[in-house]
Amino acid sequence: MQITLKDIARMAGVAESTVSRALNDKPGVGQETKAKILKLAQKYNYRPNQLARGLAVNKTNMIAVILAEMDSPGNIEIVKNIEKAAEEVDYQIILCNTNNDLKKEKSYLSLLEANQVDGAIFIGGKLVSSQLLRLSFEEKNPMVLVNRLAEENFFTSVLTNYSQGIYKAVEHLFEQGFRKIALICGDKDNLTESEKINGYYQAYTEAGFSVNEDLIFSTGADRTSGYNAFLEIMNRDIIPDAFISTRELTTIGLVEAIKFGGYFIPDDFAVVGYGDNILTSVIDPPLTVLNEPAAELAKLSFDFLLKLIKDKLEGQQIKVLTPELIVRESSIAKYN
Amino acid sequence: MQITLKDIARMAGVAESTVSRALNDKPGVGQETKAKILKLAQKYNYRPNQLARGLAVNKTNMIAVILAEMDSPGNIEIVKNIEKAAEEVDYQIILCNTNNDLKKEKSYLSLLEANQVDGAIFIGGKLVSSQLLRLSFEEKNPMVLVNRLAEENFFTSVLTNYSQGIYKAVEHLFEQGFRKIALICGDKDNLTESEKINGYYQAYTEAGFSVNEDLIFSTGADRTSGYNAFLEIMNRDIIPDAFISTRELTTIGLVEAIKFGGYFIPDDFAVVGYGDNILTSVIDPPLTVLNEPAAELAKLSFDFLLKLIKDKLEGQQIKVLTPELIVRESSIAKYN
DNA sequence: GCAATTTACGCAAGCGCTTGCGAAAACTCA
DNA sequence: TGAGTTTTCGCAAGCGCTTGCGTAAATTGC
Repeated sequence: MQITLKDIARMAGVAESTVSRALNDKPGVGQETKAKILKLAQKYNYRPNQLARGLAVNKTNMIAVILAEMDSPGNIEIVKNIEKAAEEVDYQIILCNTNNDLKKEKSYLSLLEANQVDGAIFIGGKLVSSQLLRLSFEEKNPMVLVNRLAEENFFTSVLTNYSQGIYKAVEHLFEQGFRKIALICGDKDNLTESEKINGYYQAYTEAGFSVNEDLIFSTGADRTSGYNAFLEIMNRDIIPDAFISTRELTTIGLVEAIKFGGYFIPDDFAVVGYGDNILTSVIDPPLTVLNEPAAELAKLSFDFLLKLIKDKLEGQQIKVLTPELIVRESSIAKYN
Repeated sequence: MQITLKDIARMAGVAESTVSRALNDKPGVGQETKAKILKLAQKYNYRPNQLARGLAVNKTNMIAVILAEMDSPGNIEIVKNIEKAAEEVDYQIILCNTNNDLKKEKSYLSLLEANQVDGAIFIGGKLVSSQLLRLSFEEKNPMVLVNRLAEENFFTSVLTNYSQGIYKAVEHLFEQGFRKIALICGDKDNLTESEKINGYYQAYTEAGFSVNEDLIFSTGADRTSGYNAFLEIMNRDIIPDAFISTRELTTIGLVEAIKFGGYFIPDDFAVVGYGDNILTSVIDPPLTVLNEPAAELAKLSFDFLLKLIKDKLEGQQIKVLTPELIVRESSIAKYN
């Protein structure tokens, strides 16, 4: 049996309330009584039952981090940094993986409704906002969205400006002399993905070029999709001189396919990938990538959430961060 | 304000106990009453407060996963799989990163003592068991250790047989004709690491060779350590013809250093790395690696924990898994 | 149609903690 | 020294849920 507040109170010969106050550094308890209580608590290794405490004060010091996919190193990076931020203010994070499954997302959402967590951070995913709406607005549950676009976005969010990222990438490739840039992205109806396509169009348009739609390839987000994308694109009428892959795993698949096809990067094809992970920097040649500022995304989102929890956030906040273009060899034209 | 049991009870015109029983599918409540209650709960989107519930039944359906380091892809892989297993039986996992900090580990341990979680899984780390002893034994807190060796191990654990892994690797390299195999591992006083060294010795001995200690290099677990290890080893008297790197990140650093030095794998040096992540399979040449069965480690440890929680585990259980040797080009002798 | 079961439900205590309020004790200060 | 102030502490309710026990109602069997 665990030792409880009551036990300490009995042993100290005081009321439970006094013990509670002493332990929580609240005023209204004398020096000696406090000392005695603390000593006892120490001696018996007393740990307040957080459930009881949470129930009483309606606060758990836990937040849910709800991931759309755990396979993305970038997402993991964000989680790591949230954990770090949380730890500093003594918050625990509970990790949820929805696997892009709407049902699971909803079910995890009930952590919030069930008062098990003080707030939640959603990372990625494509649930339309209306699903979450009811809860957030009617029940005022603290939550913030990371890298998730919603049609009607009244959520506090911190986003990566994919559009601008792709824009940068295209611009860079233009500078290197590439003109036929294939874009490997996700499904067009996905807001995040259409953003990317926008950036692509914008870059082409502003440079005075026109877009060949055959160069835009929508596919899944996994490795195989990236691999197959290359094969398919090579079957089209127009052969690209460069690739932009907009997801982490597709980038890997793409590179594999190119190499397996006996082509060389950047000699045959320039490549701009996504995500600065162990792979992209070590692979041969080192990959130029767009990289989202995971640490910053994490920090900002956690800060927002904390403020929401403490009721200190005025109105909806949206912060948009620009991914960084890390230029390495894979996108440098040979004779430039 | 959240809607509560009491609210439902009032609206249904029954006692709280009845509502509770109805919602939890317990016997003792009539068909119609039950239906009425369920409908109301549905209508008002009632979610039982898990804190209150937990307090009442002394169970939270949450477990802590306490990671020594979040930078290891292998560890992340284990976490992912634990999450998966947990999700299936409706358990939540709360993620803790100790960063190999003993203080933090202790503090996270108090999640157990504070009844916030039903159990904990420790992944990696080098805390000597005596630190945890008191809690586990005196308080009978369910916990299982993954990949953590302890001097006096009375904990239920699931371990990777590093010794045998290294043995396999050396054996394989022998078969390929390599004889001067450098071993890059961690500090010798670390149990896990000395295991590896044992495997190395054993392989050499059984093959009838003697070990040159200059080929054993103890260093940190990060990328830079791997990088520098190569440089240092090249400065020693004996130049190896092969490398075994026993941690994920050092493997990457090692490969970088070799390539940066202008050497070729496996022509100049054969390499056996650790961890089958995106990198090792895509890099050029594809890396031969030792890989721990993350999914299995996860599944087993979670199952053990679940049984411990349900008081269904008889005695201490220890399961030892052997890492798989995935042979790729990096360790294949050119003219073999 | 009546005793004996069985079923359906309410009562109330309890999980371990917090907190507002009131009272007793300990201080002021003239 | 005594009225007023401050400090220290206990009482008890409450957080939202579960559960053992008791009883009234419905059901059974003969």
